[in-house]
Amino acid sequence: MTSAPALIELPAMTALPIHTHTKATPDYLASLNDEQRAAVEYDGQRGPLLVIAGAGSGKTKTLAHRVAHLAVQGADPQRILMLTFSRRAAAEMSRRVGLIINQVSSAPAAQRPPQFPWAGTFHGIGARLLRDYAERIGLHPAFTIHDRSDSEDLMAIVRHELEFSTTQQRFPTKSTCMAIYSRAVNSEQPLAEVLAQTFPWCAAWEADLKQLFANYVLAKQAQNVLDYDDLLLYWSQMAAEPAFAAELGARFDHVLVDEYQDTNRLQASILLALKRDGRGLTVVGDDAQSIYSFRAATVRNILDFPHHFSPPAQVTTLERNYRSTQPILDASNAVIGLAKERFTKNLWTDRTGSAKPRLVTVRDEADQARYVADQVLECRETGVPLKSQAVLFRTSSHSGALELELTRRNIPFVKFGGLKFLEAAHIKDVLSVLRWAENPRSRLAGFRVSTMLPGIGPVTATRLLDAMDAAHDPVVAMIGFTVPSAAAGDWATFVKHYVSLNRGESGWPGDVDSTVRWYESHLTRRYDDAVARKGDLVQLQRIAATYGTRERFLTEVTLDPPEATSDESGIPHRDEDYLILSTIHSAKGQEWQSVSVLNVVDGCIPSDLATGTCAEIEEERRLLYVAMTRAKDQLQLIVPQRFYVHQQSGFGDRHVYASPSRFISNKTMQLFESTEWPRPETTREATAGSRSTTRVDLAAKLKTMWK
DNA sequence: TCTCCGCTAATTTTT
DNA sequence: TTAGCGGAGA
Repeated sequence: MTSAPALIELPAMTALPIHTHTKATPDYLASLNDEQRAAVEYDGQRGPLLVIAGAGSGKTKTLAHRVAHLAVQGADPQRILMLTFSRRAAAEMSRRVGLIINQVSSAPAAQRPPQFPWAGTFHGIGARLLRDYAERIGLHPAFTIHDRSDSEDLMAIVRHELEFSTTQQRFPTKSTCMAIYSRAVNSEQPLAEVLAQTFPWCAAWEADLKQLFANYVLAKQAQNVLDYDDLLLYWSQMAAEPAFAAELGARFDHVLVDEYQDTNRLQASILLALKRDGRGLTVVGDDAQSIYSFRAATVRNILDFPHHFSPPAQVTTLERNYRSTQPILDASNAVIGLAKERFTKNLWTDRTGSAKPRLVTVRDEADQARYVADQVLECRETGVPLKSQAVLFRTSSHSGALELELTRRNIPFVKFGGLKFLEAAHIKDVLSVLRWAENPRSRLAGFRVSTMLPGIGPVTATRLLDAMDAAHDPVVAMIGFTVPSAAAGDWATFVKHYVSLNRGESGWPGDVDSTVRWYESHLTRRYDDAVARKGDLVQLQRIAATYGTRERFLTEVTLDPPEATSDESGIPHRDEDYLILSTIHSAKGQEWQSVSVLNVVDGCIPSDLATGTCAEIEEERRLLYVAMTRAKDQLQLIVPQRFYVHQQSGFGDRHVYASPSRFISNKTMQLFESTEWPRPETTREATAGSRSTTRVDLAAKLKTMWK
């Protein structure tokens, strides 16, 4: 047992009655251990259930079995709400539930398992419910959804209208304003508190920010758009209305939430409003894996959950790890064991394994890339496919050198996290056209699209949008609008295209194809690298074709953007083998046989940008813990000793020496096998013992020094 | 309307 | 260092 600091018992940790299986065990529950089984069979009518599930403890399996069990017992799949962290997690969950149910019913394969239509993210489900209730809550059902950068742009417009952009002292930037607004909404805190706690340097602007946010809300409503936060906010407000509370609550018999440690106050409010007495409510999470506080997620949600109800929620804990070998677990436990406070106990496993995780010191980032590429190939030689190997890093840009090296060696890879291809300007252009067609009141889309045409700038665009705003039918106003003669030709072509989109003449996905065709001339005019960008558009067309309607495509692509990017060969096909590169955040809930973590040095983990407060450092520690516990059989942390300083002029060769992450203490270090790469020549010579007869061509070596 | 210039502030993780 | 904004001038 490691000496755990401040190991705090969860309140009300009453043991669940473990069933003595007098009745014949249904086959499909036979693979569960006692705790899992208790969680699966817990009768939701008795009250809410909280499952604390450590990393690799079979959390998804337990949740999937619980859902399947409910369905087998006769629950209506249409009335089960499954809230997961990502759309991918939702799909995986549905798939597994389907498998279990099929196994139970041993039905002929022809009979498809029941579908679970209400599985998705909080935001995704929110969007669906709001469309459903739109008319009754004063929303236009054709509302469009702004992603983060759209929201920032709108915020910038409002900011400008209020003339905050020309104040003597610099007003917070659009992205800071948006971050403040978003945090206030998601944390359900008054603005003053948010400013004091998280944005103290903006505290002086409180009154102006209030006005800005008020106008921002008005602008969204006038344009018939919702931002990410609105999807939760409207949902929560709706559920709080007595007129809707009962109706919404009655709509779902069972509500199950995964990754509860990464939800925020607003999301907790929604749950409580849906299931006030907690009956039928199950939440699953692990406080040691809470890594989204920058999104206002609070670990208090999971810790306080039991006491929102009376009697308090049932709590059960899964501590047995089925994923990693004991040495990997020992090292991971040691890392999280140094946390200031934590609530779950150490994980244990009976997966023995002799190999300690490795702590590999390399000279610099270039060596790190070479080393990892070597290792990946070596590992594949031993029979581990590339897909079962992953390279994880704190920040998307940390993988740059490695991506180059992989491309050079023709090792295919797919990268998760980081910059989305939807953020590329040309993709946004095309999407804006579609969005404007879907919602002619969206000034943001309209502005982007119209100023794209040569000869139309902000002035003309504003005139156009004002005219459309004032008109009863904005499309009629557009057709009647006259533009400066320089723009006449392009304008006429565009209006024709727009009208056809608006009437839905080419259907879906024909709309995308025609839009891309229309856009092509602008693409070549605006960008030098039009050919590469064209490839992205082809990909966009492919993605679009997988959705049934324009509305669904626009909604889902905003809420669940295609998350992977890869080298220029595009995303490989499913059956091809490829290495996984991922930010640690995007690696959540996943596992691989072999995991390498890059840049385990101070400044990267913890990130320099997150060492302000104690809480931030603790979150970085959990981040490293999450990364380490993704590994099943092999784990290596890489420590480059030197970093080139990028922010220097010209041909400078300045670099800094990095020290290993502060999360690896001296004591923890002993749980690793420490190695260096490349092996220093001197060491090899020394260990060789007797005087070596090897000759070294020093002259050649000195020459290569300057290459 | 577009382009160029000068200034400043930020630099991560994601629905 | 650079991205990104705002303002001035062509």
